[in-house]
Amino acid sequence: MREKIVLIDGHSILNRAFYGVPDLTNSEGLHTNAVYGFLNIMFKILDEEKPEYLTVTFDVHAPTFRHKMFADYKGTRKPMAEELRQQVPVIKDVLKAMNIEIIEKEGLEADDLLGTISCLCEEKGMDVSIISGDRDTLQLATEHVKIRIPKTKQGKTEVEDYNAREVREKYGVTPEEFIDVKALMGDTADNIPGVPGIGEKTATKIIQDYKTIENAYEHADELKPPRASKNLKEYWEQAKMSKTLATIETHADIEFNIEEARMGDLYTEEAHEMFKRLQFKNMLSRFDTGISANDIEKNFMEVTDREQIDRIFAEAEKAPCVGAAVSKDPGNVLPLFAHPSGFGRIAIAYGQDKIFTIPCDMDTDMDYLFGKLSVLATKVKTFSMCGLKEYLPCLIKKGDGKEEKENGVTGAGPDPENAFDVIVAAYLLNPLKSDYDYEDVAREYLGFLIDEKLDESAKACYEAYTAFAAVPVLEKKLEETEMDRLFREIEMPLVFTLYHMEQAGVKVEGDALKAYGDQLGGRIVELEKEIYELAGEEFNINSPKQLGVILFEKLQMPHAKKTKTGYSTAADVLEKLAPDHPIVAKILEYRQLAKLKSTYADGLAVFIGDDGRIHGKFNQTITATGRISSTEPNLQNIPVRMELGRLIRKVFVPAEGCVFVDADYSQIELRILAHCSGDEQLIQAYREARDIHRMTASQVFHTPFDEVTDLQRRNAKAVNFGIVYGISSFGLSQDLSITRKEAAEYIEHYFETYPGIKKFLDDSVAHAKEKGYAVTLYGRRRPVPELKSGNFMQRNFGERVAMNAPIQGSAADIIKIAMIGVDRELKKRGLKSRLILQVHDELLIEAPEEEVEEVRELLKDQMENAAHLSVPLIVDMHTGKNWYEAK
DNA sequence: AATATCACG
DNA sequence: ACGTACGTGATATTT
Repeated sequence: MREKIVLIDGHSILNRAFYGVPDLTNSEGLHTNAVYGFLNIMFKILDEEKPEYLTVTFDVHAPTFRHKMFADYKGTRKPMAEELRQQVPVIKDVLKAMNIEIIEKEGLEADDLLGTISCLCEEKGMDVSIISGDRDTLQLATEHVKIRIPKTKQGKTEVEDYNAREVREKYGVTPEEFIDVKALMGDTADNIPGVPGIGEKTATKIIQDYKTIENAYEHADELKPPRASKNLKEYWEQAKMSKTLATIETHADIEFNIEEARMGDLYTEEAHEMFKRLQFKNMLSRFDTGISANDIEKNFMEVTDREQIDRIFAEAEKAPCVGAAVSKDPGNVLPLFAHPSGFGRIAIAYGQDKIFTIPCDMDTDMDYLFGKLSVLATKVKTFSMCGLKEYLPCLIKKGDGKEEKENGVTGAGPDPENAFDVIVAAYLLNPLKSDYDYEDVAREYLGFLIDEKLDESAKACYEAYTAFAAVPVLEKKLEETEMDRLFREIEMPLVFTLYHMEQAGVKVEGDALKAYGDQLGGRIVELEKEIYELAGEEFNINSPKQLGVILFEKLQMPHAKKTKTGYSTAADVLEKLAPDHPIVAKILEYRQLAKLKSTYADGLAVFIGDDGRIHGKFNQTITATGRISSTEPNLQNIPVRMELGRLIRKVFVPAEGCVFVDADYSQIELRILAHCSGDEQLIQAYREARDIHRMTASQVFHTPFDEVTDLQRRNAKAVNFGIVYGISSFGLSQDLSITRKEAAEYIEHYFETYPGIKKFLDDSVAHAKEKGYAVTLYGRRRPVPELKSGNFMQRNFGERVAMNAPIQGSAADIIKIAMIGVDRELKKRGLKSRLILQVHDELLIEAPEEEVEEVRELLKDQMENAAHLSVPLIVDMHTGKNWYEAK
């Protein structure tokens, strides 16, 4: 039995696939149609031929591609479509992941590689199959070399096969003669001129009669038609050249080791990952993962019978791990009887073939189902959901059965000990994604794709199954990445703390807020009038475009900066222009007031609930660094720096009989920097409770400590901030309005003063470069792919990120620990005080007056002892009857 | 949906 | 020579 090798003409097949397969894109926006089509063709061939060897060849020329099959009539090379170009490295990566040999050699066409390898293999006594979309390769056909040209017909790929015999049958010439035919007829796509006046028919006839162009030339006078005879003589040199061009090299100087091409296991773990990422759903079944979508789906079961439901829950209670899902599906009840939460269906999964969904019904309503679920959640070792916090209101018993309104839930519900949120876990493993859903978790960690068009019943089952099945996978990944403790001890408990905070909300005086807004509105109208007056016309001040025209064209003011779309009218630009024209100051004031009114006065008002409180959301899976984010509304950017804006904090008030206790960390990021860098001077300074900015100024500007001016201190403070952000001379110069040179000098002096800091920042970048991620004190990772970028700017950004992420991220870790501690301690001591806001380095508690002293102590203790660094953590604390006073 | 601006740490 | 500070979210305008 002869051994067999399959040779694939990489670019040719990729090109054919690109035009033959409709545009496909994966969820990352990557075009995948050519890669998909290529692999389809490849798998089809491999399944058919089952070869011992496989090799794919590529041309090296990157920016252009010869459209032989889709020739444009100029015979020139046109640039490869961008969507196709993107996919070239992707297919190469996929092939590499499948351990398939790729051959490319500078200066050699893929045809020549194919010809040479084909020739070598045939000499070794092997059968060769060349897969190409290009008919030029037909000249390589022999008894043992088969040319296979895939055709896409109505979505199906069919392959035309040519051994030497088929070439003769179809073209009437032997494969070798095919070269001579081409030399005469030419090929515009390939820049082969041929002989004018000789087309396919004539060329074939001539070569059939005379076998070679040389022989035909010797008998040129006999040729018919006369045009051919004349032109062959006249263009003989061109014909000879065409033959050279048309001849595929079969003895090129390349290294080819047949063993490298031997087929191994194509379906590697690495390839599996890539196929999942590319979302080639039907190809995933080629990988032996033990599960496929169909296997799972056939186990889905919708249950409505109450006794059966009870039996399922009884069985689930004994399972070590339960995945659950809750869906907005209205279930089987009339909207009138819908549950207040809007949920209408649950699903649970506790085994490969234990996947159930239950729609709510008259008999088994949501109260009943949530009751069962909350009891179940208290009993199992692991209770897993996708986005647990959202469902806790329906799973945790609310109130203590006395004064507060109940939510009908009977069980205690999940707790930080047994709860598992696969979304939070997925976030830790890759915090860079913009959103996380269970479909992504299923695809990335379980290896199956979920059809978007499924009904609610199946979707709920999938979500519950994903919550169930992803637990061991994610646990293993968290251990491998040393984030298992971060997950169990910080992030999961935090889910509950954030839930408590959202439930608590913050009281906002609606009337006072309205009054504040009206006051702003009055002044805004005044300013509008004055601005129109000064501008000499009315325009939309909120439109940077219109404003730019007024300022920089009509009023001829110098435009300092530009944005992508026009002039910049940002505040820092306008501030520099303020002395030039009275309109500028008015515009700045207008902007400030308009912002306050729209975003804060009017914006916050719509979030005040029936209970007079705003229940904003605290998001745990948004930021790249580990911080929490706040939305609907954002309560982490309430004005404080300017007095007028700060006044808005007066409408944030504690409940009747309560006061606010507010605590914020003093310079937590710089303290973390001192700790992480081990810089002796900085550590010493913090231990002695020195004024850090003043000390920095004294040392950087070589001024005695007591003689440091306010300006020097301000500048030093900016330098300290810059260090935390991953300093650059440009950024610092912008911030301080100084030259880059001066900024560079500040930085240089700073690093001379604190060599430990310099070393730490350098080490942080080096670590991130080597490992691909930055890491915090508690093991949180932030990937920094930008460091690998070929783009200078991107890489620069990556370096700043690598310096900033460990610091900002560690600060986030520490305050999270403090929050959990505060929440736990308040509950443990049975206090009524509640943690209600977090603003990155600040916590706000609403405390009954009689608890204030205890709460102050508790809060300070939990925050200052959240971490034990080589420098003390200090908090500043205030109390007051509103947020303005308490800050 | 993208851009510009500005509020916070 | 490049063109920037790190991390967010909401609003209004424009495409």
